[in-house]
Amino acid sequence: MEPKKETVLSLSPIPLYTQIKEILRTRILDGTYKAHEQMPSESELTRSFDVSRITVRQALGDLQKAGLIFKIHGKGTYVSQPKAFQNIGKLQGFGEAMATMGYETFSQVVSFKIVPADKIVAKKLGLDENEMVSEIRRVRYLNRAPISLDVSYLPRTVGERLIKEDLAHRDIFLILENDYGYSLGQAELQIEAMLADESLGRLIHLQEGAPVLRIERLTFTTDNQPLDFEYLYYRGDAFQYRLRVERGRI
Amino acid sequence: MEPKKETVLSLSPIPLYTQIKEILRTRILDGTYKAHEQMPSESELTRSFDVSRITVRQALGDLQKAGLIFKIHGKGTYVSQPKAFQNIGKLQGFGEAMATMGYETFSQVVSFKIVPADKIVAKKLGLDENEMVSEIRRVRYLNRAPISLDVSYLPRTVGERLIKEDLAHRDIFLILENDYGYSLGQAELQIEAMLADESLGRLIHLQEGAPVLRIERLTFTTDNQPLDFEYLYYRGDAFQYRLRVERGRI
DNA sequence: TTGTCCACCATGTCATAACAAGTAAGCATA
DNA sequence: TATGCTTACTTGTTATGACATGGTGGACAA
Repeated sequence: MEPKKETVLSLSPIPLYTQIKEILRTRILDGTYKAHEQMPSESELTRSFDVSRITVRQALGDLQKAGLIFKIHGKGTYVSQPKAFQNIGKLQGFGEAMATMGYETFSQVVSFKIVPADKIVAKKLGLDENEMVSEIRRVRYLNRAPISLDVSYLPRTVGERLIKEDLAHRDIFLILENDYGYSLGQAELQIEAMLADESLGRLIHLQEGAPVLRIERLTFTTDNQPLDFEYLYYRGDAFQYRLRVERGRI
Repeated sequence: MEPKKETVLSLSPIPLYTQIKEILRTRILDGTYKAHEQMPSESELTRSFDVSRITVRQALGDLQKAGLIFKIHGKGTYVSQPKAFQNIGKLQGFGEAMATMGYETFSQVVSFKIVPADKIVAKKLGLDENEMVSEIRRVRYLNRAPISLDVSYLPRTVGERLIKEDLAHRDIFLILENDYGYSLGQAELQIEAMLADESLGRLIHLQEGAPVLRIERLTFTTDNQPLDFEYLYYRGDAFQYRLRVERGRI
């Protein structure tokens, strides 16, 4: 079958490969070429658009980069499955995971202090160094066994207000949202493994040198103001941090 | 000034543009070409590597895709500023994530076996116990230092196909998506801390008893079929798992 | 019937060549 | 001086052609 010269490309300053790319993209999106179907081969496209192979390859290469098609060496070029374009990572953390499994949790406030922000805290919360912030230390218990130490840094006034709440049974995030009217958005997490030192071991009942999961979490409001910076130290032997992430569009 | 023919490219099956790309990447990462400095022009590279311009352009194009360099029409090619901290929260393979930050990584395949699925693997991948699956063990290197051991379980046929690929330099996720046409969706992660045992310590150069981040990752296609189940053991001292999540629950 | 080999078609790599177009600097002219 | 032109770079686009390599199926032999 002779592939007919179907499409007239314009002589405009728009490069040929761009024009071809757009035509092919349209055909993929409108279903002319369906997912997992084979596209016309490079030589077919070369003939039907009356351009050189290098031009066709540049168009196809761009579409491949964009994730619309994929190639298999020796077989051909195929249309990709369309991807959902969302990049949400939903975090399922301590309370939720434990509650769904029917466990009982509570927190014990170990200390509350107003301290000058050190370099890291200041940078994370967007404050000046040595500006005063609230530091809340809590030990979390699962079925009466200590499982983590949470060290939270918040703006001074927010912390002073929080410390009067029932932090033993209520979640800080829920208080911030439901009682104080903050709207929480994204959080940045950094997770690493370390060994327990003596003081941490005493608080969460671990031997010195036992493995600990250390999480730094900076939580932002929906308008991207940093609000809460925490260090979370989880017993490595008794806890798994579980989350579900999505793959974004390329 | 006459650009001298400096580097001898090998005749190996590795494409010329790949070799050139790696050489240039190394020079960028080791500071031979510094950020915001102009790279040698295409014609200079053409002469010094003694290849055609199309080959040089393919190498430069790949580096540009990876974000290491940028071009200005009519002026030249420049080294990008290394990105400080970025994105994440998306599902990314290790190599993919590191590459976007301009780090040099490669993997060494330690073993490839066809093994019967144990209870956990079978359950995660939705197979029957003792059904045969592919097990790929890789040690990943960041800037030439070992940083993690990855143990991947995949359906037998997928693994047999994968093992023929250039796993040393390519990310499995990208192969699955771009070459095989899988569309990856969500992943479930479980993260915990543990201590290195002797054999793990040997592989990633750690003392026995050093802290290790252990991640279980089950990756699904967009139509929710489990495809890849991995155990990732990261050196606790050298790596932080960083991600950005949306408001979840504590 | 089964297995091997080869032709054919697919994409991958690479060379040579030409012209287009953006940038910048130097030089000539108004 | 200021303007504009020439020139010599740069990257961008495109053509033609060649050979390498992977995948597949049919021809053919055992």
